[in-house]
Amino acid sequence: MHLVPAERADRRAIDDHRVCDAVAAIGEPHQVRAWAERFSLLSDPGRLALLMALRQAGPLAVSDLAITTGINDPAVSQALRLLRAAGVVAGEKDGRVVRYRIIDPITADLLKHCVSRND
Amino acid sequence: MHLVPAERADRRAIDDHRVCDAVAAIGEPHQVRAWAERFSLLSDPGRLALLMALRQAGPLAVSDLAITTGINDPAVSQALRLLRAAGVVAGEKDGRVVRYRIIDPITADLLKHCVSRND
DNA sequence: TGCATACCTGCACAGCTGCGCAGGTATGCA
DNA sequence: TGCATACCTGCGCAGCTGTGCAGGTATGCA
Repeated sequence: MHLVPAERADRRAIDDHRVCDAVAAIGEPHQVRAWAERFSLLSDPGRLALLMALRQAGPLAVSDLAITTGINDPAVSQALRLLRAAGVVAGEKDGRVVRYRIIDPITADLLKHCVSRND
Repeated sequence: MHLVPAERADRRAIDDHRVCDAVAAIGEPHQVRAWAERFSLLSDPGRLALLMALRQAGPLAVSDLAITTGINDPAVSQALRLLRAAGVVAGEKDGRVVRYRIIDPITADLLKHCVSRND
């Protein structure tokens, strides 16, 4: 029961042992925040469509992603910037074309859930 | 190549066949939106902590969740209302206590990713 | 050199989201 | 009946987020 932080350890719980289990399950707050941020990247239909496309079709150029998803190119670019900053995708330059691909295995794993239930 | 919607089928793609694959991978827009919404529910640290607690410790009362996560009870209540509306959790009344649990198996699956990487 | 293409950036705005506060309802117990 | 507890609701605010527009840079080609 005393895994609960001191500031609220005095409050009487209804199911003591379950609270204890739950506190243990949550773990470090910064880890929770990290996971929330990861899910947040997948929570926009545009970004999600981009990632699903990248996961299935491999390296794709920005303009191809725009054609595929119907999003205009500045928006695609911005979304990719965000994903790149988060370490989810990486772009490789080939002449004036930049092809992006997914480099984060955890995100790729999460995307599997979508495709495996899409059929 | 002609899986691309008519309105933008005329634009010349860089990698034709990959665009085709990608369009197929994305599937119906409403399915993408549904998945995005699902991820969106997990994208808030508070809600995510609540769900992780529920997944590990089973049915928990609102006030216990408040103690566990450090969120005050109106916020917990509001988060649970959202999750209940989305069909992710359900509450069972026992006297003046309401114990919540996760009823959506897909969300439970997604939460497994967090705990399995937390050790 | 001139032009089209592929990509990126900055800015401003509308819309949503989480959160705290105050207060309301329902249940159990003395 | 009176009171404490458990939960819910409405309201208003601050902060974030996605989006479109306008324009800038870099590459390839004639």
